[in-house]
Amino acid sequence: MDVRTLCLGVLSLGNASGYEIKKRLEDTFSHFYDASFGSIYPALSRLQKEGLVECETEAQSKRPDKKVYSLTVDGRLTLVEELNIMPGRDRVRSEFLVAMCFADLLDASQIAEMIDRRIAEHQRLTAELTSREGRSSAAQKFVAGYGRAVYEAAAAYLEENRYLVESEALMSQIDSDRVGTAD
Amino acid sequence: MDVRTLCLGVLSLGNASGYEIKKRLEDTFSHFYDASFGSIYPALSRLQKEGLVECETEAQSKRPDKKVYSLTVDGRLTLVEELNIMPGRDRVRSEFLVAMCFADLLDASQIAEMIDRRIAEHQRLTAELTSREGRSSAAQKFVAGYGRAVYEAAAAYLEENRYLVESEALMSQIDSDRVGTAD
DNA sequence: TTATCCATGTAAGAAGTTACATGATTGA
DNA sequence: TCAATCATGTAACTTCTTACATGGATAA
Repeated sequence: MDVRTLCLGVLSLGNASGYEIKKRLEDTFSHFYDASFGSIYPALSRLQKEGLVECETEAQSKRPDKKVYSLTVDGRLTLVEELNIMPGRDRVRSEFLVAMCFADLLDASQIAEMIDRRIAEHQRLTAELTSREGRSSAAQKFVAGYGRAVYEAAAAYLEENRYLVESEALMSQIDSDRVGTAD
Repeated sequence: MDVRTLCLGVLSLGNASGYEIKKRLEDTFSHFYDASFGSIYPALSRLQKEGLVECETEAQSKRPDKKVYSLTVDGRLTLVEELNIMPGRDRVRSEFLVAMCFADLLDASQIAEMIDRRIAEHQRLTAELTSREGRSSAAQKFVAGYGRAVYEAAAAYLEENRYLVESEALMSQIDSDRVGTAD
């Protein structure tokens, strides 16, 4: 699964230009997939060459022509094929969790700041997902709900357990623990 | 934050060879960070060139010499500096959630299969985190607990809401909904 | 006997990001 | 006046993965 498939997916929900695809990805998919213009535009060119999308150019005054893409029959088939592949593991890259792993190397105040921000961010994301809930299909509600469930659980966990990494006293205990376990 | 920082982090917990670093990353970090030999070995070479790690070569019979790396003072400082940077957003790439977004293009049975596997996978990961809980520091327990909280919330959500994407009747309703909202 | 563990490393390639080039319009 | 929105595209770069090269020891 790559940007190309994602473009096909967005186009299955309605015709769009590269620019619009980027915006829709930001709105709907940004929680679990990213893509920049630098990957979307080349992806669309290639999809067109392969006959998976078609393109109609709308002339615009004072700005580049808008190229509105639509799925071809082949494109829709390819999309369905791709989606039918059993999804692989999620890939997560979390600088926050890495930092938390090494909490004993940081100031308690710094950790507290990180956790505060993280909780705030989760609340923001939860709210965002909730606000969008009205105007979306059942499938999209399902995915948004999944996101909300995860963000809420994460925020609750952080509130309840932050003392584990914020207490200097505990941290020094860890240091002494580590002498025994480190290799 | 990149593989280099991660190597410094692992080394802060004890000296290790490239091979061992990979194993420890798999054990401890695989839930939120991946790294292959192809990225770890070059990273270590570069860290050594930059004086952030030192290396002692242990001769081994019948296999390549083992190169055991350790943090230098500079390396530890750099690690702390890196960890003090406010962590950016998590990056998540989930083929599963993408597939769920386009649930109406798939068979209900296929979706059910995907969700079954996903729940099973979450349970496996939860169990794995739980089993490892004993032999780890407070910081690591905190992070493992975070993972568990998230996996459990996700699995529970899937069980409770899977009907949203598994009912063919609802899916056709979505199709008619979409006529109004597409584009 | 077949796979997995141990152990390092390189080279080729995939996939994507960032920055640039271009530039009018619109809202704060 | 300053940033954001609209609009496309390319080139250089980063980062990481995969596959290869090498090969004994050990457990199933």
